[in-house]
Amino acid sequence: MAGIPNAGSAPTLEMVAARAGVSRATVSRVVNGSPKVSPDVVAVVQEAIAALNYVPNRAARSLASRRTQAIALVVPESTAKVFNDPFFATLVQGIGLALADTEYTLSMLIESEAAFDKTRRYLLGGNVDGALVASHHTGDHSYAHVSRSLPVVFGGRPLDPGEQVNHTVDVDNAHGAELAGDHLVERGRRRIAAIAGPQDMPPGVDRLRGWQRSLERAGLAIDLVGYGDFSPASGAEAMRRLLEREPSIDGVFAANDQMAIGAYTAILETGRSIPGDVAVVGFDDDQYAAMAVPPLTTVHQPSLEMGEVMARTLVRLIDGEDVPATTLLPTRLVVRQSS
Amino acid sequence: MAGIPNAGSAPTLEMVAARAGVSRATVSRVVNGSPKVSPDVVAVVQEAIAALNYVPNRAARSLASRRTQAIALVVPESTAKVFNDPFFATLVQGIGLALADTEYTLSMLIESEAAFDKTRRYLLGGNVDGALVASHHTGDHSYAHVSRSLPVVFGGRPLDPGEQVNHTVDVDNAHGAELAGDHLVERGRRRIAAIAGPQDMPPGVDRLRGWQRSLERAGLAIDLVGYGDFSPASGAEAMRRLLEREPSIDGVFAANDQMAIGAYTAILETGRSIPGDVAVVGFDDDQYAAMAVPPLTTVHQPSLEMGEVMARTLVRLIDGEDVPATTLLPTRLVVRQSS
DNA sequence: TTGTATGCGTTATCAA
DNA sequence: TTGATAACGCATACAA
Repeated sequence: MAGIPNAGSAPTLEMVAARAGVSRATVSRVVNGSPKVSPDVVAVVQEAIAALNYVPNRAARSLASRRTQAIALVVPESTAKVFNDPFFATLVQGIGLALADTEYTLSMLIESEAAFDKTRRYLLGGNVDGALVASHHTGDHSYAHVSRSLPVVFGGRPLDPGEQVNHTVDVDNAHGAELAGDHLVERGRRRIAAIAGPQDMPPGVDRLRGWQRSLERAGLAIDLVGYGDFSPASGAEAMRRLLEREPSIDGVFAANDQMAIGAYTAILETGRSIPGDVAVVGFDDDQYAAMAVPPLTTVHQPSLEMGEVMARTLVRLIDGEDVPATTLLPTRLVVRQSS
Repeated sequence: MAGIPNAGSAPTLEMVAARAGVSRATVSRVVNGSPKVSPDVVAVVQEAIAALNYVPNRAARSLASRRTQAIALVVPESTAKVFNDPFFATLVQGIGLALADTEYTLSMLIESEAAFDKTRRYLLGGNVDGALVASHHTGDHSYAHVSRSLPVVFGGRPLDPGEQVNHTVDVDNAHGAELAGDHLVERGRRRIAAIAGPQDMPPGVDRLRGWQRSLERAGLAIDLVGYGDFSPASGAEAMRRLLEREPSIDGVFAANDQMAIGAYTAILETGRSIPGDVAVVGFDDDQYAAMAVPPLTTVHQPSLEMGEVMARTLVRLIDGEDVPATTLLPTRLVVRQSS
């Protein structure tokens, strides 16, 4: 079976073994850091490895060991918005950070409409030991299905609270929005509007609900609600309509910073000042919030930490540890000059 | 060797073969769309595949066929800046778009300082059929080395023009900056400053050079140069220093939009108006450029197209086709209200 | 502590 | 057109 070592292509375990004068098994043990190999043999083998510039073949290793040392990050949303969202960028960063401590590598699956089956096949084809699903919204019950045969951690809760998805990591959206509402109330604002996100996305729903709770507690009306899709342009448009409908608006909570920046445009267009005439509070604390003119008061979302927690949770899941089904990360208000 | 089909875990070729009453070889042919299989056999096999919900194991397939159907995207920069850069986000989008038409999947390697060897091992360990290296700057001669044993396409030229890297796709940075300079000159500006990017990054160098060429051609001084790191904060800081040094500045070219937005802050702080007192031109045409107040005149960089071209180039390279060593993508000026 | 032998799930090379 | 059977490169139970 052994045959002649293939001299042409990439070095194999076999070639290292031949050069070191030991068996393939021993080389394998050294490569995998087995404790039961005598020091001198380890030295000889490592020298051979270095000399040949040997790198283990992952496919072979994965086939034999039944693990891949890779995890997938699935982004089931139409790419454009997702990638232009600083939140997502930071999330990926956190994931990368957490994974840097491990031997896992990240495989990114960009989910376009047509490629759903491609992704599913990839996940089920033994390419990864587990998957991270970011931005979990309406359509993807399909991935809940995948989670039955593969460890999966979802970022964000499922849209339907009744739907028990095994493992999720989420940010406390509702509470953050309440903080925003409370802050505007404390600042003496009375006609407080909201620019909500899509109501088919959990953060869209939760942030609107938090705002409502806060205003109701203060005895204020919750009739001033506009909707956007989390983009700056949609925020501007929603704000324009709100101001037309109710010129006396003196405060507004936008469900994310990008829409808040859009609202800035609409408010300034009408000659109103920020925060003099209208106080603005956003959500996310993305990098543009602090740079806006005036700097935006917003709810800080721990997106970096969320990425880290998601990755660590998945790794523990893969290792067979017991992890909580749901992790909720705290949010906090960052007061700047727009309120 | 055959043994009893493993009923517990994922379905294998073997199990499909048993159910369809054919050999493994035939099932393999059907899965791979071989033309030399009789239609009725194809039908039976496909039914068995569907019934068992069979998905080929990628590791085994890769081991046997010596290809992985995966390509890596290497991001060799400290993650924070890269991920907050809209340019990068769009680049990834373009790559995803181009790959959606193919059977390739994307593996993302986030390069932290310490993990360099991990990345190298991954690339050389037979995990991918080729690699895309984004944001190619100083340190990574290492990847030029990798490109000798694996098809690699670099985004952006190497820092040292003399260093012949096999395949690169780049944007015409110098020409874009010239367009920006020419535009400011045409608008009658005479004291035109530049906020340059890091001079250890090719775009930083090329964009500054383009601005210089334009001003020299117009007979203007090129003494007003500040430097930033492509972040909004650094743009603001550079602008503050420039205005202190030379209060008569009436135009500024920033090497990217984020620094231009930072410059807005610094300019407005001093009570100056845009473009009345100071005209501003950026570079990139990212999504915030159009939303800025006033909307930012900028040089459009085809980042989406760049991603697509990089991906397509790599695929062709993997297929053994002949592709040009360098592809240069055109830039164009987008005039808005800041100039 | 080390080596032998077998299997991981496919593809590919032969024959039939 | 189909079927045996040998790789593919490594891990691991079992023997020594």
